[in-house]
Amino acid sequence: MDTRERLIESARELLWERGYVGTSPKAIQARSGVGQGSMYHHFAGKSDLALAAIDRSAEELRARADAAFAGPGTAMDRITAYFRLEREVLKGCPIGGLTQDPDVMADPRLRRPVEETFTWLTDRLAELLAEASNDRVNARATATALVAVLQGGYVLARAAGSVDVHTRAIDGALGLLAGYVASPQLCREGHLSGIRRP
Amino acid sequence: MDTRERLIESARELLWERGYVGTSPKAIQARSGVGQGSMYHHFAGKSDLALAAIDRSAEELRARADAAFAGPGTAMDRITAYFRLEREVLKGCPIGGLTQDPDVMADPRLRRPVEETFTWLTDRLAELLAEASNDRVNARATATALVAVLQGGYVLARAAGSVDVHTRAIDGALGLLAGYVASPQLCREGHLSGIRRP
DNA sequence: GTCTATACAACGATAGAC
DNA sequence: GTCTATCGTTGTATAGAC
Repeated sequence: MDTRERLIESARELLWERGYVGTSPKAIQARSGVGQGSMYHHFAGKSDLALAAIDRSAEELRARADAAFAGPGTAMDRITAYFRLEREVLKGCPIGGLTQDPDVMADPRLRRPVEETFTWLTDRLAELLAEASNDRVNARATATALVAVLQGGYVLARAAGSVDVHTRAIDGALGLLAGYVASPQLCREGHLSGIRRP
Repeated sequence: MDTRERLIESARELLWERGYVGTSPKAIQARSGVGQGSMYHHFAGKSDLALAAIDRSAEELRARADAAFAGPGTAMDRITAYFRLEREVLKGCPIGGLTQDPDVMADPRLRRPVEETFTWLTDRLAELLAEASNDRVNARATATALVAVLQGGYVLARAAGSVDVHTRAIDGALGLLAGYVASPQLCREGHLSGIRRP
């Protein structure tokens, strides 16, 4: 692996483990075994290297999701397959975690891949949901809720220090989803009556 | 407001905005208008002050949730009321956001209030769900999924730079939930058949 | 209790030799 | 391309006077 590559991979690991604010150029150099001078030769600075790292992590996430979405079976099978993918739950989501980083959110270049990843993922899931439930109307909101369960699952699992919580969140979501797919109408009526109530 | 109080409140704001790693004692002093010496007189150091701040934020979150849970109407009404509470979505969850902070997760004293808050919230919600659906079996997983939607909603909203995404996630979740409450059996059967499939 | 002074490492980057 | 030296700033305190 060449120097540039090692820097990107080390930066990815550190961004995942400690976030952007918590990661220093020095730490990246130490982990990659690349010297100060080399790093600044290949990248203009911390944020430049971080961008390369974030871009790659985003690409990886998309590729994994795409593989699950393109798998065999019904739309619901493929949604389920995506949710059941193995994840390093206690490390958190390498992309979602960045939303908590003030310096990432403040820099449009760093934030963009994060934003695009979730837009893409939600849209893709909404298509599959529309197919699974024959209900175009609620697909977008339902897809958003599902992606949120995944992201929130990381938060709860890290808080609890236990992978199980993430699993449980997904189980709960898939349970709700099964009812929805069996009868989207029921959810819709129930929801509307709930909205009217207050 | 006395000195100690101002320090805690400033620390709370900064922890919320920039996280623990991103917040320096100096920044807390600047925001609170309290001098270096005073701060170290009232608190042993950064983590000690942060603990006081986190404890208070956790208590506040609980109090708000409790107020919604103790409101009028059916169990489902009270769950809905909790989900419809006003939130500073783009700032993220003052407690959930801390799970992304490596130095908070690494320190048991700082992590504890975060863990306890989510355990408490999930349990409370599970009780209400059991009441609303007459289904004790899935209440825990469903409650976990719901709390995850809330937390993940913050993540997605911050990524998108838009409050709407959080609202949409909640709408999606409440829609799914309405179907579940109307027919818990349907969700359960559907879910089990989904689990069997792969 | 609060202030100022001091300390010493780490941060993020630049300079210039090789 | 990589190395070492250097730089000015901030982080996280401690010391001691008032």
